[in-house]
Amino acid sequence: MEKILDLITEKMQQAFSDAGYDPAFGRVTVSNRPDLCEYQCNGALAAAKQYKCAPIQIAKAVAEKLDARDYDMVEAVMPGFLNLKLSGSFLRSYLEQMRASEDFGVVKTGSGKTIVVDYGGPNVAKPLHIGHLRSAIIGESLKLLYKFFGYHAIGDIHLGDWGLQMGLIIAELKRRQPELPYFDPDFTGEYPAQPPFTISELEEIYPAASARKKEDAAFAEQAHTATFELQQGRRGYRALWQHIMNISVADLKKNYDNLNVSFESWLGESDADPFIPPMVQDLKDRGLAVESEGAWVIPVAQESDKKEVPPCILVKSDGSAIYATTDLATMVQRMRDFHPDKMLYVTDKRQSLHFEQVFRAARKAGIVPETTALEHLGFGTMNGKDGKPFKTRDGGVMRLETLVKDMTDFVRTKVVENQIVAQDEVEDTTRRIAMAALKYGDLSNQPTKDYIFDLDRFAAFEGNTGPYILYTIVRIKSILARYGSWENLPIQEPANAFAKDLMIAITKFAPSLEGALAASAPNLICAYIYELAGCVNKFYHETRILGEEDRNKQAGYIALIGLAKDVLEQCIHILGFSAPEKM
RNA sequence: GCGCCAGUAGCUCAGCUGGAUAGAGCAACUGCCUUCUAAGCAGUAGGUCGGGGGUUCGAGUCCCUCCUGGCGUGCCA
Repeated sequence: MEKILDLITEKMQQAFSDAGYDPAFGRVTVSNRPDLCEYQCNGALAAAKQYKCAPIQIAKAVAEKLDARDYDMVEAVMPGFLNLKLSGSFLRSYLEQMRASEDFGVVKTGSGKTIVVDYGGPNVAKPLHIGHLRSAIIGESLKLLYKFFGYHAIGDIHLGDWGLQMGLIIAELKRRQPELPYFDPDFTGEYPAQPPFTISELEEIYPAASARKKEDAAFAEQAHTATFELQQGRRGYRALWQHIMNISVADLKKNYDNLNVSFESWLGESDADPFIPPMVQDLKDRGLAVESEGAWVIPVAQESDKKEVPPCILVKSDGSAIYATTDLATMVQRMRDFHPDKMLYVTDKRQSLHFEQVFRAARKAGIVPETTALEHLGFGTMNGKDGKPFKTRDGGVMRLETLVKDMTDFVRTKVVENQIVAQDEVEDTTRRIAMAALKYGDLSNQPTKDYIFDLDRFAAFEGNTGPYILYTIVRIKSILARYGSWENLPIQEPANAFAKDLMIAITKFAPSLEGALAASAPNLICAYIYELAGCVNKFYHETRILGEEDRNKQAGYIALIGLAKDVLEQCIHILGFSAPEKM
């Protein structure tokens, strides 16, 4: 359904036209002076220049052409603002329509379209750490947002499962347990079904190997060889690799589950590997890849570049592939399997030049047609209170599990203290609140900016936080539960100023989500629900609902807060968390 | 060197294509729980929007310049 701002703008444009002015000046915006009006149009100020007369004259002429039935107030004020207040009946019918529509009347602009969202990007055999948090949270939210607009959205985790890290683990394992059959080139039997390590051993092996590589040149050589042989398909190494994958992926799934993050596609760099040789050959044949300084590259510099854009390296001088190669090969695979209308990459913003190069190369090589959009959302760093990249107390990298546990423990204490939640509900409620605190804390910031992660602040639960949003929802739920059946009560005209503010806030649902989608900015959803929750709490505070004696009036209140609750829950679902019944 | 991003209240951040008195939250101070959950609501105080020019009837927002910080800048991802 049409957005309220568009509706009023159309009426305003008609009024400009009727008054003899260019309708283009009729754009209406949400008021920046809520004490004076709800909506405003500044077009008369701009029009004054063109028509060479006082803006107030234009504003007055236009005001007279507006249909008074739609507004409680139409005012032309100096120097030429047009101020509007909507009528209760207009609002009532708009909200009624919104409630009756599927998904509150949002236009499904993505229906029939496919998008691949590339986020997560964990390396196998390495625990998830804080650096993976933003990608997971922002990526998941954007994926859900696209889904809400009707897209077929495929979240792809894009595992790092094929590089030197795998060779390092194999080499280190060989050093420790050379007797394992995986290392015997003559072994032809069945390899053990059970892996020769656990996930925690694996997590210890990788950093140990990584450290050894730096001081032991011979070991580094072995790791490179192992990587090469693995990629060439050496039987024992492939078997070992499969063990690593099985264990690691199971662990990753568990960790992402804990974050309420899920992926439709668990492909990784290894899956792109088969696409590399034919792709590289094709690019060479067509003369798109050229030899430069011993490597094969695709030049991607453009005339209009302000900076020097280095070529996209396809094959390193030692003959091996590089991450740009993998990303391009992955695009080949995705175009073949999904025919997406868009690919969205959610990674650290430091990779923005890399994606600029890869996108240009993909266009130039015709791997991705112009009809498929490419977007890189580079998010900022999560810093500690000192403004530097977040570290644990002893200076190490904090594991994601630890962070989630810290937050959960803190929340649990609070939940238990409050004594509102039943014993057997404590864990579930705690989890939901912790998730809301963590995710809202992240998502309420602009994704592209660095932000300060402060557990004390996020867990404080006061003001603009996830728990505040949940608390608002829980308060409504509590009333609704006492009231009984409420789903089909009709929306009524606003009974007071608080009700009206709340109603107007609800109508901003569609434009807020559209804005968030267009800008890949979940923070706009957060800003919206913070405003909406504020309106709910003010209304709640000022209006006795269950104690209202006029049953009809009461039904109107209930219908209103019920709709507010549904909208809030829809929004937090897109942000990737959910509300408990009590807290 | 070049390029990108940021600089707004003590702290953390909003501010949509330039529009009326620059907004929240936290921290500080003050009220409101015998009444639907006080994780709430109301209020007070706190700002030369990094500096300086310019465009405009009007600039936190656009242009120029300088300062400060972060990041990137061909074979790591």
